[in-house]
Amino acid sequence: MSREESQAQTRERLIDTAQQLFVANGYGGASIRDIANKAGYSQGAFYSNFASKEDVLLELLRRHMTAEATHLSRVMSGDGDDSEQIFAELDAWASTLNHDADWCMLSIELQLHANRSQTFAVEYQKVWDRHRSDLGQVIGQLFHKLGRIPPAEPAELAAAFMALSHGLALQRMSTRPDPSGSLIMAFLRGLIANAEREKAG
Amino acid sequence: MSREESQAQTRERLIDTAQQLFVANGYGGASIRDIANKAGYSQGAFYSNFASKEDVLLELLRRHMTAEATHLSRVMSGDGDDSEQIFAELDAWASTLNHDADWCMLSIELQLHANRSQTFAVEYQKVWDRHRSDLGQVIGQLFHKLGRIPPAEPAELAAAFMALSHGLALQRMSTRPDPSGSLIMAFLRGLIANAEREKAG
Amino acid sequence: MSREESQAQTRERLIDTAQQLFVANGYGGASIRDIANKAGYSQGAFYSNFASKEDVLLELLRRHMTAEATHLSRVMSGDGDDSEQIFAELDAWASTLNHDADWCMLSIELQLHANRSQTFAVEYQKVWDRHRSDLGQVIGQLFHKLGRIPPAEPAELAAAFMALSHGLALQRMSTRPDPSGSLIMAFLRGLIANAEREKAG
Amino acid sequence: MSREESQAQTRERLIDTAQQLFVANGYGGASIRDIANKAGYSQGAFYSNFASKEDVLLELLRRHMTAEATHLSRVMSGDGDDSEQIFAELDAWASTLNHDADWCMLSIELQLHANRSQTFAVEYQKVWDRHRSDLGQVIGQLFHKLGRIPPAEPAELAAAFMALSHGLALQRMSTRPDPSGSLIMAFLRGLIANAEREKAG
DNA sequence: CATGAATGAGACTTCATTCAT
DNA sequence: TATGAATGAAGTCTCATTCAT
Repeated sequence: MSREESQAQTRERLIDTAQQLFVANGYGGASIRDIANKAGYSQGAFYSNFASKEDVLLELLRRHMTAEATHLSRVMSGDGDDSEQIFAELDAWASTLNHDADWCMLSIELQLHANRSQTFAVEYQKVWDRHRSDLGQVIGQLFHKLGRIPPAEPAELAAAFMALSHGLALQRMSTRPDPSGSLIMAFLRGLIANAEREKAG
Repeated sequence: MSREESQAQTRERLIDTAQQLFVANGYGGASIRDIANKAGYSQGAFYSNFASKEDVLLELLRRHMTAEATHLSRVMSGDGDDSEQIFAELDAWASTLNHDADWCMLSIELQLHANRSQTFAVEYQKVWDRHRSDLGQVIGQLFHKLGRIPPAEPAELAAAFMALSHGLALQRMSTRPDPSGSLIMAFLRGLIANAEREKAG
Repeated sequence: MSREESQAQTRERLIDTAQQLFVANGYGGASIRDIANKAGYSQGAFYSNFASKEDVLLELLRRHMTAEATHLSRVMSGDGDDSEQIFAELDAWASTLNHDADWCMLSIELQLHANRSQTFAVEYQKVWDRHRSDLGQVIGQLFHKLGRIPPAEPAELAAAFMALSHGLALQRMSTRPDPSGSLIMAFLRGLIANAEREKAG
Repeated sequence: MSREESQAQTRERLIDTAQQLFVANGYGGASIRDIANKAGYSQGAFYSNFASKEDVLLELLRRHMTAEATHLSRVMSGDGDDSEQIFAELDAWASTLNHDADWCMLSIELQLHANRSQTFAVEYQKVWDRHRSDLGQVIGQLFHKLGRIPPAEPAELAAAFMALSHGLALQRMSTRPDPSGSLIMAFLRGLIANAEREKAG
């Protein structure tokens, strides 16, 4: 294995392990010693790859961002105007949320840490605003395709859906898995059913 | 002040301060020294009143439970069958959620700690199940009064609303306050509007 | 032993040990782990008594100050005008310097740390200025009693004598002990012999 | 640039940077990473040029030695017997001391490290003894030219002047620059004025 | 009941040094 | 020669908890 590949592997393993432990024990509860050891390296190796503990969290934030952007662009790519087709796509999306409790827990850790670290908050806010407005656009399009007026700012609805998804992830850790995906869809369908119709123009 | 009153006061102040710091810094981020000092006592005083750090959290859990039960019983006490009156009561409830970000954050800390401590999880589960089923009952009643069939188990809907409320609280810490109460109501109204009607019996 | 005495003893032992290790290994080279262990306590005990590593150094600075003030007041108390008596007192003083290489090395560590820590420098400057002017006064009086005019500001001469004493201490650590006390007196006598006479008034 | 020149340049830059950082932060406070980075190289480059951290210090010691020898030989080269001419040369020498606080601080670091490292002490002792005796010779000659008997072993007087110069450098770091050169001369003049005359032979 | 000094474990981080490239 | 990732030891400091007073 070339040197660069080897380095990349080290970094990758540390990031993966960090994510696992942040999810399992929280940001504060995961120690660098544990991360490094579980990944099979020394603590020094960690600091060769990251400036600080917060720095890995930032890296995870970046990946989170990228992954969600990919997710969303896939959802937004559907061109059909048929309402059933749209709902089918959303169903697919919601059910992935269901399988991604880890991402959700990570999201919660990111949010909690942003509440406590000034330096981190700055980076976090960028990602958050971006994602909120992206998801808001999807929701806006959805309502429009179905000829309905959203009952609130699309971005706010987006935030609410993320909140719902995070809150459910929090519950899922401690209790039996529940059908968060289908719950989210139920909320969404209800929202739409209750929405005023656009004026035919 | 009698000796008993004095003791009770000590305990009370420690609990209050603990809550503040758990909310602000998280369970792991709040140290017993800080809690005791901020409350105006020594660390020893803390251990005269609580067996361990987790023990205060348990006390907070009990209060949380009591407070929410009170909350709910007030909501459930409305006897009117008029749908607008029911929604008015729910509105009142939802808007208190809005003003209670601290309770929500505490709830999140409780949930997080339950995910990590076996001993705590046991106690937590009791409270959680109780509250979930109570709130489920309210929701079930609500649908029934309005002649609708809930789109999922009432208890699951209850969990979803709590999830939503917690997720929104998490967001509220770091970003500008948003109208969580009204968002929750929008979801609820949508759910109802979309629900199948009960068969007239 | 009463509790207070016990605490005072702990503190005292930590301070003494810290001084020994600062002198032997330098401020940077003496670890808190070593200080605590050598004194027979845990690291935590150190932090129960001092806010930080720098804090012990400050305590040592305070003691240094007190010790030197005592020293000087003893030298200044001599009222005799007889030049031989005065020189005898100075001889006594200079020879104590000779036996106090530890204090001198500590003084050097204090000076070095003041060069590197902003917070420490502030405290150090106070002590330094005070001592410099006190010793300057002694030197001024000496010249006056002998009817001579000092060849430079007395405070500057004082600083020079301290510099000489510190520099000699630095040498003494690595090489065989040499008669610093007598050297200092040789310099002083020379300075006086070469000084212009005061105008007879 | 040829390869050899390039290597020499690397080495030179590392040595210069090491000196700067040793003076500024002390031997213990200067890290190899910082030295290498500030010089524009990697840590590996450092270890391609020096066997260890102590090794650079040894190299600095060698340069120190050479520089001081040059210095002294210049002072000793004056053949004049005229006392004013001799003092003029000494004045020139003393005033360079004044401008060379960096060399003095380095000298202090060398001395401190010699106190702590057995291996380094051996090398240091050689340099020190050599320099001490060289400067002693200058001082002996000076007294002789002026027809005076030194009040102590010339080598000891030499050590005392170095001590004075180092002690003053230590002070100069933290306080305002003071006229060390002129102070040193004042001491020297005093010493001479007070010295017994040689018997006319 | 309340105090707070002391403990022992463990947190994050830095460092001199090694070694495959 | 020069690189810099990786090591392992050691650094300062914090914490939940205990216990003599």
